[in-house]
Amino acid sequence: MESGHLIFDGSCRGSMFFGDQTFRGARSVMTMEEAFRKRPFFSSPEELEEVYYDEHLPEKKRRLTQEQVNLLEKSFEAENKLEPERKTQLAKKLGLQPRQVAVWFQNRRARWKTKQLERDYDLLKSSYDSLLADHTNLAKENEKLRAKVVSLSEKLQAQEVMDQQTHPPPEYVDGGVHTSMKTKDGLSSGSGGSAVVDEDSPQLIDSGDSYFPDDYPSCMRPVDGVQSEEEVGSDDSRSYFSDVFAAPEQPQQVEDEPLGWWVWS
DNA sequence: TTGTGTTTTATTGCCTCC
DNA sequence: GGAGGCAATAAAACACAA
Repeated sequence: MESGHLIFDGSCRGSMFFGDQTFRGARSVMTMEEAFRKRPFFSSPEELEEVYYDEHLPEKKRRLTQEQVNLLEKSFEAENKLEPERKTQLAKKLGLQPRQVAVWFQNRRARWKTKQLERDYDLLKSSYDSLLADHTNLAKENEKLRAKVVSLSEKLQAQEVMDQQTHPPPEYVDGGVHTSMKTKDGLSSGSGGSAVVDEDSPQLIDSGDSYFPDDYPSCMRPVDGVQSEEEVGSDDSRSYFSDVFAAPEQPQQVEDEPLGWWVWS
């Protein structure tokens, strides 16, 4: 260990390499020749000057020369981890402390990692951008198709309405007739359809004039028929009245529910 | 010349492995 | 427990615009 030069070796950590008072105090002024003898690796005057400056003023943090960096880079490319033997060899070759070589590799690995992260980020970003463009295009396409579906649905509905107007369902056409018949039936069965009403108001039965023509033979008066109607009407009297009273309100239901217009509730 | 941002060298503390 | 790696950080060196 040279006095004032090797404060620590590769295995020693925590010692100050530059700026340490003990180190400074141990320093001795070095001639250019001494510097050259210590570092035969450098041949150019500029490098020698740097070495001299480095050795002469060790408290100043000096950057490595281009040759040193080149060799370190080559070594790093070959293997980015530093075994102790290689570290020692490199340090000897470069005229550096093994610790300096180790530190350089450590910092170089950190730089490589940062660059690698940037590359990965760029890769991911371009991939993301590509996916985003695809997604945007698909969303536009989807929107177009949705608009088409809405348009076609509206056309289909309009066509169905037209079809219903030009060719109404048979039950709807008969509806008017049926309704009037029902009204007639309603009158007959409404007065006579309810057995309770008939029993409670025999006058109505007696005044069946309204139902049977006056000129009908009394023998022809269909008392049984009325009774049968009453019996029949009693079963569906409620639905009948509901038909009569609900009928005017049904058309809306017809429009809304094509199948529901005949389903009386 | 100087202020400021970036790069490089080195240290420190923590962690893992043997 | 020592050696070595890594992340965070300090500080010197450097680049560059105003």
